[in-house]
Amino acid sequence: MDPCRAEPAAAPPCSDAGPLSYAIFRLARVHRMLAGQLLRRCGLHPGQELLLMHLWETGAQRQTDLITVLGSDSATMTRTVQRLERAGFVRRTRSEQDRRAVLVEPTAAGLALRDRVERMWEELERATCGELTAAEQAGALGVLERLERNVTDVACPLAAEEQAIGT
Amino acid sequence: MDPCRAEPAAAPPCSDAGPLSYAIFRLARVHRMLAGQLLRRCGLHPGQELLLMHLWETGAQRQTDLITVLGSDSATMTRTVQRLERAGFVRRTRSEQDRRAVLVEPTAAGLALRDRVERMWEELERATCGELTAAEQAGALGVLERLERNVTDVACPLAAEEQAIGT
DNA sequence: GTGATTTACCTGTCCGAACAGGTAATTGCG
DNA sequence: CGCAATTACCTGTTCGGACAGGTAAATCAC
Repeated sequence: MDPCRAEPAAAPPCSDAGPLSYAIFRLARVHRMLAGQLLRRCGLHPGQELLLMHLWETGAQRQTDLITVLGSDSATMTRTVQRLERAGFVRRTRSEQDRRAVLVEPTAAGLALRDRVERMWEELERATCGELTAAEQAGALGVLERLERNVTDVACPLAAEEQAIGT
Repeated sequence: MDPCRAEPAAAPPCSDAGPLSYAIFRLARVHRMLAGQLLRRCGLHPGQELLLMHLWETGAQRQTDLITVLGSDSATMTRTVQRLERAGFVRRTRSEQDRRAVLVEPTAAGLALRDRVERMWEELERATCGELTAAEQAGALGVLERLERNVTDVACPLAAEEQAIGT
């Protein structure tokens, strides 16, 4: 991948068919790539830092709660936590109250990452904002949230409908 | 995954550390999910439709050119094309001029998808725009492109620097 | 023309994301 | 109490995306 190259000479047809959709796709790709570059220096992969940031704030959490807060998938959560455990950043213990549940908790090594990750997250945000004024940043945030609401309003009834079929 | 649920009661810490970055992440996720739902009806996965749309416009292409236009990765392109070939939507032939190169070309089944995919892409764009006026859509597009430029301006020097180290 | 380099593609590996399906532990209803 | 349903988690598989490394073909330099 190399979005650093200038725009392709011939813009792909999707830029005509759905300019906003295509712009979202492009922005997300390059943003994720930058996040990945910055996170690599901490030995993390994109996504893992969100989990750790939440654990730093709240302490031990059940996987189910992590899934809810991070809007993740149960299978993804299982494996992400397993990898962070293997990397030594997280510890898992069986809950005593509910022996189905697993409590996830940062280790000393995980806590030690906090400063670096937070600085990195700030750097990512600084890059994203660029030269935007505070007012422009607020406006951009409003646009992103508006678009998210638009898409969500369509995606969720659609998802519910699909699930109803499977029932 | 279920971003259809209301916002988690406690917003994750990243929404404070980097509101724009977090908003981009969320928007991209739900947008990609909607695209995936719509594409499934065509028997495609997100990403494959971009490749097909380009082939419909231009006809046979070398993989290298597809990588450039779509901003993809050579390994990803190899496997995406292989899957589309296995699905019967694409045909691969060795170039005569340059026997290293592979020409990718839509089959009849691939061409037959065109209408459905284009309608679906329109639906995706309609959902994304929601009730936005034309002027608001143009404004949103400007914001997305501005953010992309901001991120790109930081990500690319950084990528170049990393590559220089490897040299 | 021969050898080094570049180009085009393939494979292996790892990661996040999503879906399907399975197993224990818990809960709730009769 | 006992059985069904739910919940919490795990595993398998497939996909896109990224990185490292490898092979064959073409190109360039001498």
